[in-house]
Amino acid sequence: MEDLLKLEKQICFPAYAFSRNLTNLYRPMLAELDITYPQYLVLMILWEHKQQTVNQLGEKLYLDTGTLTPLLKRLEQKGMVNRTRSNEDERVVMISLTTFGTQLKERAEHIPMELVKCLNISIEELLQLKGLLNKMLNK
Amino acid sequence: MEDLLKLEKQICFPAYAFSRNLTNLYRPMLAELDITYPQYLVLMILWEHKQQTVNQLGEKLYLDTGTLTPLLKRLEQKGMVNRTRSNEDERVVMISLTTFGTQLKERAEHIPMELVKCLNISIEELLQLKGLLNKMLNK
DNA sequence: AGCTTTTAAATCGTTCAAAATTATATTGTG
DNA sequence: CACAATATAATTTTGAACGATTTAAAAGCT
Repeated sequence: MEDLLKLEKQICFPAYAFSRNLTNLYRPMLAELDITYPQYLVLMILWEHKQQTVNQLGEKLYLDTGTLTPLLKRLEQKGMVNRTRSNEDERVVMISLTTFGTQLKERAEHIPMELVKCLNISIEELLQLKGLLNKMLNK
Repeated sequence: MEDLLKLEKQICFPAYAFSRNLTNLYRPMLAELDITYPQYLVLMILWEHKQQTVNQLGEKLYLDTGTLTPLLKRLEQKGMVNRTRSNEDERVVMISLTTFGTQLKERAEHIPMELVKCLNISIEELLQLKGLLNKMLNK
């Protein structure tokens, strides 16, 4: 019981701190591409799926339009994505990559490897962590 | 190699999403106390240590004064903490609990238990997660 | 003592996050 | 067809986060 109480501090704060620490590890690499971590997540989805509605992005990232709309406008201003309203459904805004946005993929290719290196723990532990995080998110 | 690349997506995004998910779990409980998760973290430290400088809080939470100063001012406005400049060293601002801030501890006592319940995974897995997160943060 | 450096906090600008509200378009039902 | 209900996105507001700069006090150095 007492132990359960301690677990809150020992899990929730470390999870919160680790998440911030992760985006701090990404920051210098992503700064070279002039993007932030959430912007990188959006681009990764577009590199794979070409075109997405704002809502589809939100579902994949668990983010709502209050976060995505301004973020996407910043990506548009930097010439990385297009925001065009769908013809079939005037409510929907389609997000797609510009040529520049597509080209960024190559310049980002080294990042996953570098980041995993920064984490500096064994593959077994990484796999364990992956499993636990997935289990948590499927609740 | 190829697997290592996938691990980035399978760990970094889930860690980021899990952290946001956690603060979303806290939100309704903390809203009853009129505080946010980072404010709760500050109060937890003060419930244990009575008095802390802004810097000491920052070291424990890995936050800098750019984040803490406005956060502490909000706690001050809500009458939960006092901010007083030290006499020995005029640069230092001491943060301490008001009577109200001290009383909040009791109203927060049920939170850790409820939150661990929300997580809804076994104690073995919680301990495993705790171990992995600690390992990550000690880098 | 006077000057420089280090330290503590505050301030500023930019971005992210989520709730609440608004605006508009589509759908469903009479 | 008209009108209410619903869905979608944008907007607004509040509160983090973080880098960079600034201000002021303290400490160290010559």
